Amino acid sequence: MRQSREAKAETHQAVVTAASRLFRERGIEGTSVGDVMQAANRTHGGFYRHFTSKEDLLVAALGRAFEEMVESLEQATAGAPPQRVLGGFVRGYTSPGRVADVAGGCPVAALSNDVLRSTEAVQAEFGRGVQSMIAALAQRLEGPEGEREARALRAFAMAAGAVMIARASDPATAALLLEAVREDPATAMLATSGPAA
Amino acid sequence: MRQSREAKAETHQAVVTAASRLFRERGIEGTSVGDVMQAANRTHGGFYRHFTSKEDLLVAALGRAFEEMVESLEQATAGAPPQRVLGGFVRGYTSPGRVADVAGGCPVAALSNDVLRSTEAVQAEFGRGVQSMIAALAQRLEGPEGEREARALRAFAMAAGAVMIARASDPATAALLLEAVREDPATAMLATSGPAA
DNA sequence: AATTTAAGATGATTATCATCATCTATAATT
DNA sequence: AATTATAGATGATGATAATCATCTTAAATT
Repeated sequence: MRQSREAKAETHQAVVTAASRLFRERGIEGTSVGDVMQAANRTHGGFYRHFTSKEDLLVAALGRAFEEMVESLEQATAGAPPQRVLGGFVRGYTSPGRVADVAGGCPVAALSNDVLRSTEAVQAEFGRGVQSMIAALAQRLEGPEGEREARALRAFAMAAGAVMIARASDPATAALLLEAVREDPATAMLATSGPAA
Repeated sequence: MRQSREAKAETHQAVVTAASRLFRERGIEGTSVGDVMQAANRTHGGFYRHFTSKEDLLVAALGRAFEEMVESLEQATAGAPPQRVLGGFVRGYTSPGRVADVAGGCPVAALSNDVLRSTEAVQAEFGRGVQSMIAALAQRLEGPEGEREARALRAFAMAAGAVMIARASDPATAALLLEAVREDPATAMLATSGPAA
């Protein structure tokens, strides 16, 4: 039964939303087109009216997830003083709730290894998403352009790395890792470009 | 045709070696038992004389990969002065050659997301491996016990995170990320516990 | 030397999956 | 109102995979 334009658009959104969460939760290979359509309350056959392939869906799902991340990043850092932006970001990113929420969390922490084994189109979308997150952070910092970006990249690499490793490890190792990254010295050293001692 | 004890042991090693590389290169789901046995020049049926399941093989393959990493880590940091250990580690870990060599590289950078979706037994082995790498690094540092460990964990999270994200991104984004992490300010701030500014 | 055991090969078995052809009923268009 | 295009459902299709039963043959054991 043919659906109206609006109904189709609604289905499209529902499929992207479901895919975005399922890919993060179960990985790319662990998520079947059928799973996604079922989560979106549709049958699997209609899928190809919306996407040319699973890869096509993945690109859309990644785009959606990154958009959400950038939005929440901008809200979270809105009022913060520049010296506190990266520390605050790291602590938020590595908080217990965020670490536990794989399906609703950062696509970088959930899918980096999967994307490494995916196509160039997917990697391009992923790179775009990473850059948009970095830009959202760097824009809140002080200092010369390139240096702000570099500091944001370092903080992001550390936070995402810690979450990925923690999620893959036993609870004791995970706790050790997350605590180390959330400590004052760790976040304080992100406040300025430099080291010093 | 039955093989001798030595021949069996040889086969076992060959299978673990092949699995260790294939899992890192193609991921857990992307690697079939048949692929592994073929890479080890055996037929797939003999597999279950050596391992009770694919998961069992994965644990063995992870153990092997971590052993190799710790070994090369110990060699690389052998003569270095304590203040240079973490900076040297980060630069080695993020070097172009290492980043390109997924199959022979760090299992953390290659498999964290896959292990997150695996069993507790696999995660326990993974956590053990992470701790052994951290111990190898921390042992070369100066300062109080817990602080040395925390600094090693931060450096490791940043380096592994950078490599994972770089591998998943387009070349331009990857270059940006790796450069930021390899810069002097980044590695200098790992030299001591603290920040300062 | 005879007997037993087991390593590895062959070939099911059962399951899952991406994609597509076809059908049907309704929205869009005329 | 009649016609056409199409969203979504149903049910192939062809491929791949984990695991296991069985067979062969040579190693271990006696």
